[in-house]
Amino acid sequence: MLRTHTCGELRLSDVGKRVVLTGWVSRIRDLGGIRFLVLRDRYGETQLVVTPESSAYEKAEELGREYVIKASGEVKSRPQDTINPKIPTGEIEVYVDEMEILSPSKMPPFYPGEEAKDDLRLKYRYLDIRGGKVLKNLELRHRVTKSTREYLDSQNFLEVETPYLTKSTPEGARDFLVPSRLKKGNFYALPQSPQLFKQILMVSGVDRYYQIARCFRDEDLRADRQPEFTQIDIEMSFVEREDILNLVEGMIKKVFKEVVDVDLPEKFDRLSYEDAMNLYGSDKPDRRFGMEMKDLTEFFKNSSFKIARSVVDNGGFAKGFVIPNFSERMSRRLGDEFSNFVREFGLGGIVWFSLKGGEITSPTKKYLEKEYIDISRSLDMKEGDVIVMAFHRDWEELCTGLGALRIKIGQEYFKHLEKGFDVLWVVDFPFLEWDDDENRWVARHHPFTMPVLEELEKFKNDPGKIKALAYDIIINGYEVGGGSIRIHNREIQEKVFDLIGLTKEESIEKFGFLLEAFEYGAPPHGGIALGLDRLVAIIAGEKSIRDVIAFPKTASGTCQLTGAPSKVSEKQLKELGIRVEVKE
RNA sequence: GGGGACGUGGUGCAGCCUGGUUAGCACGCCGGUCUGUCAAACCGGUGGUCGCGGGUUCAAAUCCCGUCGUCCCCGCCA
Repeated sequence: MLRTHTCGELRLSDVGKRVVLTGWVSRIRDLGGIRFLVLRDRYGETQLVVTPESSAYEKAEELGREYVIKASGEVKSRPQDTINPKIPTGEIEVYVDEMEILSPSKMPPFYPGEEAKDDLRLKYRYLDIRGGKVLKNLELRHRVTKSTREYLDSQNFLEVETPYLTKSTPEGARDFLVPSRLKKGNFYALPQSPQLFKQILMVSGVDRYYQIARCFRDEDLRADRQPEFTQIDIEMSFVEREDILNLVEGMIKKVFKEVVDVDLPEKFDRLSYEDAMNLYGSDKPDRRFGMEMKDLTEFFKNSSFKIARSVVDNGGFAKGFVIPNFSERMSRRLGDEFSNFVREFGLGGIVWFSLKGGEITSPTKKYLEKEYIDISRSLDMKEGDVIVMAFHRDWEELCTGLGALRIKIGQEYFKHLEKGFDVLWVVDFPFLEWDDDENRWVARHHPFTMPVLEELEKFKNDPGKIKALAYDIIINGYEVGGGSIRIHNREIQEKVFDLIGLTKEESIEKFGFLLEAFEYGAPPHGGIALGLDRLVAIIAGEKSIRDVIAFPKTASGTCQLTGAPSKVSEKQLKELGIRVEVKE
């Protein structure tokens, strides 16, 4: 090693030692006679002192910030009044008598830790990582995966790798395709998840499998979605739903305890999908904001307010939630903003009233005063409370729109509630959902999920009512993981393929290998996949998973560092038998 | 596919709504003073075809259209 110590470890007890430090020059404070340098590496910062008597004095003059240097010298305690309490090495400094420039640096577009726009930060990612929060997040991420591996190992899990070059499947997200040179005109797909392989591993008798697996989905990006992302992928044999939930609770509790010393509840709360939607308007509720939604349909059954009345009379619903102590902030203008916001979700708008000086205040008071009085009493509203309400024919859309508004209000006006960790399970998901575009039922989780078998028969003419043995783990409003008990029986699997409109031929062409495997002794099994990027982002308190990934893509899927995706040569295309037509 | 925000010296921002001097501020960078600084301080200086293209106008950073890039959201994401 070129160094004897890192920049984060020297303390008073090291005083008198001769040390060699390496790192980046992060600050230069030249006081004329005496020069102070701050040397930085992954472990911390140490102040170097170069005096005119030092043989390194001339050398220190050449230095610029971000130069990589090696400095030798003696550790000395700092004079009492110059101790820097802000850094762990603040009680000592190293008097340098020998210095070597290992690598100079041009003036960077921005200094590590300095603010810069996202595209610049990504183009010079190494500067952004160096000494910045991303480096801290990568350390955190390492501790999460380490803790996860230790836990799963202790539970007899086997880490098994599965292929990245695999087969394109019809269900789910759009695949990334990789052309085959040996079989021209054919394509591999990068896996959306190792789903089928891990089930095959169960048939193989692996019994307990996990993998920190990269997954690929060619869909549009978001703050919490990248085209490639990492899952903690888990599958176990001979289990029921409860076994998986227990396992994951143990794992998540261990990770939080070890990584951030947070004690999560012994058992995580559970909410049915229906309750989650009704109370929070989301299948991934953030309960920290409170403001649970209430069904208000009955108050509008005989309403003289035509819009509400007609919605309710035609089988629609009214829902709303109370914003506590909000009447001072509420205004007609804000109400309009809320209305516009819920219109993005397909709702017509909102109505609202506040309780101010014991009176109901609302732009719609003249139409709905009676209803408002009844509602305020029934919900036991307090002085200063505001309630927002919406009417809509479709229950799910109504819940979703209001739920989105609830989150928006929470994030904008109740920021102080956004702390700590709200962990829960959402269970009892619908098995299928109707896809208007494709005009067929599609699997809500995935088509290998075990439906509640009695319901499969009972509701075969109303498949939307069938429930699945599926579960999601939600932390702070993010879907951190989801899983299910799987089908392990060819007949049921075929029945499900049939339900989602897959012909026998298609199902054999696409999933024949799975169906066949089920005929050779498939154990009952189930599992889960946890989004590692999201989990780490939540623990790190980051809004975007980009900040916990070393080299993330931009919202348009490009890598600013390398310039990917990019054109390839004619030769490469020819070898693959591919001709590119670019639309002008 | 749709909506919104942003793009101005190396960096972060102001100016734009209401067109009109030399485009302003902070940080950085360069030079100087300075032997206890720690975001060093102080003095002096450097640096911008206002993302790109077109249009309106006597005149465009400013108004209009298009385009590119980044971010957020809807759709999409089993």
